[in-house]
Amino acid sequence: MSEQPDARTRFLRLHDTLRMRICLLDYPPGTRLSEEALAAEFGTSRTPLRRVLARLEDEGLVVSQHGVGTIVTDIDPGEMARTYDLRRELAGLVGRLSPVPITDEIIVQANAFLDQGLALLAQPDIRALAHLNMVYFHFGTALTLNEALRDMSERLYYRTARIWLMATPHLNLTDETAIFVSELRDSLSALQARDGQAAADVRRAHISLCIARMNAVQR
Amino acid sequence: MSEQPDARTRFLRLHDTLRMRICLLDYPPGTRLSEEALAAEFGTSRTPLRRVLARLEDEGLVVSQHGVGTIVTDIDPGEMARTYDLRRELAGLVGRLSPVPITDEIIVQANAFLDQGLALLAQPDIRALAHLNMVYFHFGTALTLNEALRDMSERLYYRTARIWLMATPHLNLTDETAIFVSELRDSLSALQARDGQAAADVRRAHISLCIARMNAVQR
DNA sequence: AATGGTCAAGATGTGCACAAATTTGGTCAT
DNA sequence: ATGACCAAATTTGTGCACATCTTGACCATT
Repeated sequence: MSEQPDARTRFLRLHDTLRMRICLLDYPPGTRLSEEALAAEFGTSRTPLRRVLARLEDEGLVVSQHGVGTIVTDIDPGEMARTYDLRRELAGLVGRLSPVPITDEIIVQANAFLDQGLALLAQPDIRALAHLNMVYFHFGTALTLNEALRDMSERLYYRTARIWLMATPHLNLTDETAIFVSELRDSLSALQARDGQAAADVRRAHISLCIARMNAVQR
Repeated sequence: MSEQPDARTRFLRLHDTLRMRICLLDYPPGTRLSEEALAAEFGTSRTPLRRVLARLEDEGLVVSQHGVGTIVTDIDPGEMARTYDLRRELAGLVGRLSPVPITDEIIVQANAFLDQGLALLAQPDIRALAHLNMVYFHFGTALTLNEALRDMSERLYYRTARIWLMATPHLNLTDETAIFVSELRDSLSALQARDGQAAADVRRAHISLCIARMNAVQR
């Protein structure tokens, strides 16, 4: 029996889909999103779609201008740097504020992430890397029971996810994949030691290094 | 010339108004907000109003249920405690991440806040106290140039503002006012010393103490 | 009297038509 | 040739009617 999802579920799916497209650069900054075209694509009317766009605007991913259109936001380097600063601090807090006990199940999941990372290393693919990074990020925030911390971390993540993806062509894809895999490895080690704070610190360190690499590109 | 505000401005004013009503307990938890009634009150139709309610729902201040209504959220003590934990950490970060230089103008403003606090001490009023606390909170977040940190702090503030207001009847209004005034005094001292980090630490400490007082009430 | 069903009232969700705003292209006067 | 101006096209914003869902009351049946 195929259940007809309710309004809230439809909204969340739509929001997730569009957010993913923006963050994976299917809609690069400056793209004009047509309410009517999107409504047609998803088989709905403009009304529910407009709510999704409104939320994306609240999240800072698009801006709507009367008579002009709804445009994917561009990225201000300075603001993004400051957002990364905050993300780094929040990553550290995940280990301190209401950390979850590290279970075997969590270690199994971390192992699975490492396997997927290694597979990507054998066959690099920037889009798959970005997607894995996204899923892995959610895994990381799930290591705290603090809902507010999770929500804020994810909100900021999606705000900045595009930056790294746009910078990577200027970096080296294989190198970036290797760096990500080493993060996965370090995380796994920390989790195997049942040390959630160490896992959070690994993440914090890698965000710092990511900031440094991107700053190096701009030079 | 009375300018007709554009859609965005109208939206922000409406959102601000409703958020204030919720946080000052004009609409206590459980209140059912009627879209039609609110639309009539503000001289608009349901459509723009629904966008405001949607944003309030994203912020966790109301929930909309199809066929039932839009209801002001109740407060889960555990979640609120964790949210306060995060607020405390963010308050400390305001002093470290992109702090603004402390200007004479800032000190003048801090002095003005202290004056208003003293006036309240002479004539305690819980609602006026809550309002002053709200405005003062914005003053505090303005001490960082990190937009993301400001946004997150304010988002979390409005998420928790009601808790303290609901707890205060069980506390002592004059005591709470005096504590707030002492926070204003401590902040002013820190700012006069041109020490933004100290000002942030004052705030951090007072959030900690506030958590402790509210925990004491629940016993 | 208890219980089950049915229906009506009222709420949010959706679709559509129109209003308002901006851009773009052309046209006309200079 | 150029500049200003206007109109048409396109887009988001708003209002309204209707669809869908929930709740509670009322009534019939057991």
